[in-house]
Amino acid sequence: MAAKKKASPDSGSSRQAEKSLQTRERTLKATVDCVYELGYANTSTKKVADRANISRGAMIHHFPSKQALLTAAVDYIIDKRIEGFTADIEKNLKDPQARLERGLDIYWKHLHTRHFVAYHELTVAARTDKELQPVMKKAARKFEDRWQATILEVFPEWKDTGPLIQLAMDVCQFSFEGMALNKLTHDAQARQKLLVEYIKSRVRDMFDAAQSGNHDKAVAQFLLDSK
Amino acid sequence: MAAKKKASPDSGSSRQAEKSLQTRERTLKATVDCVYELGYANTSTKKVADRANISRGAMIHHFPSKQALLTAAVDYIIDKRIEGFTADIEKNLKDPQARLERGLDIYWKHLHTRHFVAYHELTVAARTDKELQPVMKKAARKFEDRWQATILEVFPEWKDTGPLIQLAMDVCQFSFEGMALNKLTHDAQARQKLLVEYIKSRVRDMFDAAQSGNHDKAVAQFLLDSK
DNA sequence: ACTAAAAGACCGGCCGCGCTGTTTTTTTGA
DNA sequence: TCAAAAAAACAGCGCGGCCGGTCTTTTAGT
Repeated sequence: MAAKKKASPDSGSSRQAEKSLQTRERTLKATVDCVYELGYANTSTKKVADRANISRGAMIHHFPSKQALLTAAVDYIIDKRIEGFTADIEKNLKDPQARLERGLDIYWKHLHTRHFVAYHELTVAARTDKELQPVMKKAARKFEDRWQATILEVFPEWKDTGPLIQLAMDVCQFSFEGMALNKLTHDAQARQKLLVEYIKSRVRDMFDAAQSGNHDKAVAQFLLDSK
Repeated sequence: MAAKKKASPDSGSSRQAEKSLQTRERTLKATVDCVYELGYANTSTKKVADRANISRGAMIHHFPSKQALLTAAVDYIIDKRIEGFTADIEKNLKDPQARLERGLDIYWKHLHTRHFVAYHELTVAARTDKELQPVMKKAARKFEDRWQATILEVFPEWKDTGPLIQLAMDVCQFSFEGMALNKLTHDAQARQKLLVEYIKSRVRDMFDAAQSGNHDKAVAQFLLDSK
């Protein structure tokens, strides 16, 4: 809605449109950089404009308000997150086990990306920002959909494995994220490595269970005391 | 260092000192409320003073700068977090299993406390705030120490169980926190409940393994493919 | 094909606001 | 009476939003 202005009929050919798009891109990149390096609280429109090497006036021309800028930035970040992940992932690994292993490593690495950190910063800000809240909510939904699609593309064998896949994804997503976020202030490398391995192992369990059919029973098995 | 001003020689006897202490407490409480409700970015000294029903002048008298206020608030929050948890926990549950169950529930509940949310908000802010960073780092260390002591007090049988206890604590802490933080924008109750149960189950496993001796082997068992 | 008009990109500065920290004045308790 | 505590007034600064104006590109009329 606010993402593209008029969407000029001729697509990308005119020089103006191209220049405009370049400026836009530069501004959004600068926004991510600012949020990542300065934090949400210290990101001002002037600093973004300076970093993008454009005047504040020009910036206002493209993004009439800070709100509009951030909204556009959120979409931009989502694209970059998905894009970055799919670029790193190796889809053509034959062994599903190895693919899983690599996938988890890559996701863990992804959580240190400036795009993820910026996204998180905006998420936190959205909690107390009435304007940003619906934007982030919508973005989160969009991201999750695209994310799940990406995962199923990489792990086609996970299709139709019932609730187990969701559980597995949640387990590694939340624990990794929790770890990554705590790491931002407090570093304990050894414990982190151990935990990553542990989670890997658990996901592997679920993966194995999912392949042996009877998914509901498999879920129950993980919830009840395994004794 | 910046936490207490002069630490008046007479301890709490004079009416003035008592009133001063009350004002202090009220101010810190108001700070937590503001950070919780408005977010770090929108918390200003004036808003805190208004909420505490004191003048800005009076506040500055107690906390000469915003920095000093936040530093004191961090300590205050840590105290409240520990305090709140130990108040809710039921130490006299005979069955270790039941105690564990309750403990995890209580920790999960604790993550929705305003004290935890405010703490997290400050943690995020500290990433890009040079002044706040050392404060939070120190605070994190202090909190972790006190936290571990509290845990061992509640679960004395976990003493001397080697690296397993650390792993178990990390697993539930990080995954719960990751979940709680994501929940702030994105709610999916069913998945959350499932995941909490799953983690409970895993911690139970580790607990059982820890009691059967040979801890290193037990750790290895969880990391290698369990097949 | 040529030019006049319209649209778009960009610039720099101004304004009001809220913020933090300082200083001055008033109140209050010993 | 006098110093500590509280209140109030003040000053400087950065912020976001807005505006008038310039230059470039595109469109349209002939």
